[in-house]
Amino acid sequence: MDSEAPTRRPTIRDVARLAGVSHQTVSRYLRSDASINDAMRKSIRQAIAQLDYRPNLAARAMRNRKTGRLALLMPSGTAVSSLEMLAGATAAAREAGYSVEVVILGDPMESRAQRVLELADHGVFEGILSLTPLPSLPHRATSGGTAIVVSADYDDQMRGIGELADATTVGEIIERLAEQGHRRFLHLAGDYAHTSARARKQVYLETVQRLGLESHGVVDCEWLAERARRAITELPADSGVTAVIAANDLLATGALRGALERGWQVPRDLSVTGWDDNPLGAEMMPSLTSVAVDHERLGRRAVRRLLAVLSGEPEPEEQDLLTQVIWRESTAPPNRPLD
Amino acid sequence: MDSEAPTRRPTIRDVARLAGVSHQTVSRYLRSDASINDAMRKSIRQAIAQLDYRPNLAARAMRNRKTGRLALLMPSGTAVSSLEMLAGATAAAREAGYSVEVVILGDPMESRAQRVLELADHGVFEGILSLTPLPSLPHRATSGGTAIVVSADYDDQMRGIGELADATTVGEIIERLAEQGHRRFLHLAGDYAHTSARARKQVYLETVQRLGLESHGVVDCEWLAERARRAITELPADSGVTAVIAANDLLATGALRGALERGWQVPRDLSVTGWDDNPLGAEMMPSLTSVAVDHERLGRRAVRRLLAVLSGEPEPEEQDLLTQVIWRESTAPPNRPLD
DNA sequence: TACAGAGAGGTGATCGGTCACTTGCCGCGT
DNA sequence: ACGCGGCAAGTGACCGATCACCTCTCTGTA
Repeated sequence: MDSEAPTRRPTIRDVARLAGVSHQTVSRYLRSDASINDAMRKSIRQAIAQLDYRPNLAARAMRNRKTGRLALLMPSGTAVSSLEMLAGATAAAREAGYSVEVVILGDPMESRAQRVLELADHGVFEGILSLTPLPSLPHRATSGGTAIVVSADYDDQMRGIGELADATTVGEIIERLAEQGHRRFLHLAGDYAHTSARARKQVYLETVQRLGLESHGVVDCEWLAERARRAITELPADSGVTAVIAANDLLATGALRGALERGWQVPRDLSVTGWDDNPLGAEMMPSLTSVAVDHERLGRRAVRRLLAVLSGEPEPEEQDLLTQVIWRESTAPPNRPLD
Repeated sequence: MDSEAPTRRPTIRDVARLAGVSHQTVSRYLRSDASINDAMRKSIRQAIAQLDYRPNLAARAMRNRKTGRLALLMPSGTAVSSLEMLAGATAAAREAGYSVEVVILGDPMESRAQRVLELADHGVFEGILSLTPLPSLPHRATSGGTAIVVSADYDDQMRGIGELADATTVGEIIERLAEQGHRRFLHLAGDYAHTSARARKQVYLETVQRLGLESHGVVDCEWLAERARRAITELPADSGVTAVIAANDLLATGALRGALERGWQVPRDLSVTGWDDNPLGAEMMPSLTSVAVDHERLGRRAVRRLLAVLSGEPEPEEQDLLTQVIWRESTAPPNRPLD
């Protein structure tokens, strides 16, 4: 034989010998093939326990041409909620018997699609789930036998937009504020390269129109707090705006700062809403009304979509809302006379 | 090129046949064995390109008994900086030819070690890197041939403490504030279950003593902003505290709120510092002095340690500081008379 | 001329499972 | 008695790489 140092793990044949059966029978046992005698089943089980046998997944993968591995592509920037999505995704994959490998994609957009096709051709992964947009790649594709699902529901900041579904929450916010008496709004938009920014802007405009309200306008802030601050400080004194819908908490915070600089009190003189439910927002003065997103379930959902594609089933249509408005101090009925 | 359905991928032997050599020569070529004639090398290269051949990693893994896979264990909670660490870790692993699989560990501490040993016995992973503490598991271990490195430098909130090294930044903060004239401090501590909370408290106490300053005390806030707020509102009027060192940005925000409720202005009446450099902190009013940690490099470093263990080398001793204080509006020389 | 030694390349075994096919046994209908 | 079908279990090939070992050729030296 060979040197004893690395104690070779027992194989299916070792188990078979000990149990007094053929290796094939052990294989059948492992794959829980029904046609095995109970007595045999028992002795195999004992042999396995005695040898502390564990199947060699590499060998199995080779023969089966199945790796049980999924690749999960994530954007490189800091996205607060990514870990939650990751947790949801790995949990869902795990439950389905897959393991998840994380690949962080760098910034140059062009090289991304390239890298993805490499990964696909690589052949190691049965499926690839991208949580970040991939230009020039369809929503759902297959390359060299590997399924690729681009979950365009999420952009680089991990803000979900599920077919615009969750951006509808913007509508919910505006409706509530309108009920409280707000009539004239301002939207601080994010970077339009992000689907979520576009979606929120769109729903903002639609809702204002649908409810017969007024919009002072939309300011392109590109996720920059400074822009949001200036948008407020440069607001004409007679603009009549009483509520600001910011595309995320950072812009909302900038807006708060702008208001304070003008001597306005929030929410008395201006209501402000954010998005993301940043933990700090809950403690700020005033605390920030925001939108909490259930990223864990978004992650699960994305994996389920990929698994559906893998098994050839139609993609599940789950559209329950995973967002929730958290009302806090930064919003209230308008007190400033509408003059 | 290929069009029919399951087009079996070309193997090393297909390449060999096309190039007119033996399969072994191709294998040598793939492993860049030196002893190959240039002419052959060229025809093999051509054959590979023509067939679009790609080595089957499962087969290679089986023969080599090497999987090239590492497991990365992460805590389940939301940790803002985790994705950066993950990015650093995957990048470092990738550069060394490994792929990284993410495993999210649930909360029950007891079951964690259990799960880890399962993963190790599983045999799929060559190494396991835990970014979360594992009770009853040594800092560095080996089980069934798989190396396990517990990077206890990071706790469940992903706050680095590298042998307390980065907590020394607390000392840096206090020194600077002392230079500005602060004499009496207060520390708002996090949950002591977290190494980082303990480390920051310890360095706080040491530094105050070392510099001959005064501490009004340490308040156990357990990462709860409400506790931090109350710590400030309940501060005796004559406490003489002019600077608050909070263990993270959330506690710092709570402290700010407490100060405002008392009618104190920050930083005129009280200086406050945080930790984590939450993006919102930079935009708050006042903006928050905080500590930025280079999580990306922390991730790389952790993987390097694991790889060192795998290859039997001594662990590298890298101790350059990966933290940096970001001074903002919430800190300034004390203006309140010390009376 | 003979022979050793190095370098290039080939042959077959092997890793640890699963698949395809075969064998042995039993029961049942004719 | 015979044949057939169904079920449990065994035999050997196979997945696609790499390793160990062998062969052949060329060169240099005694």
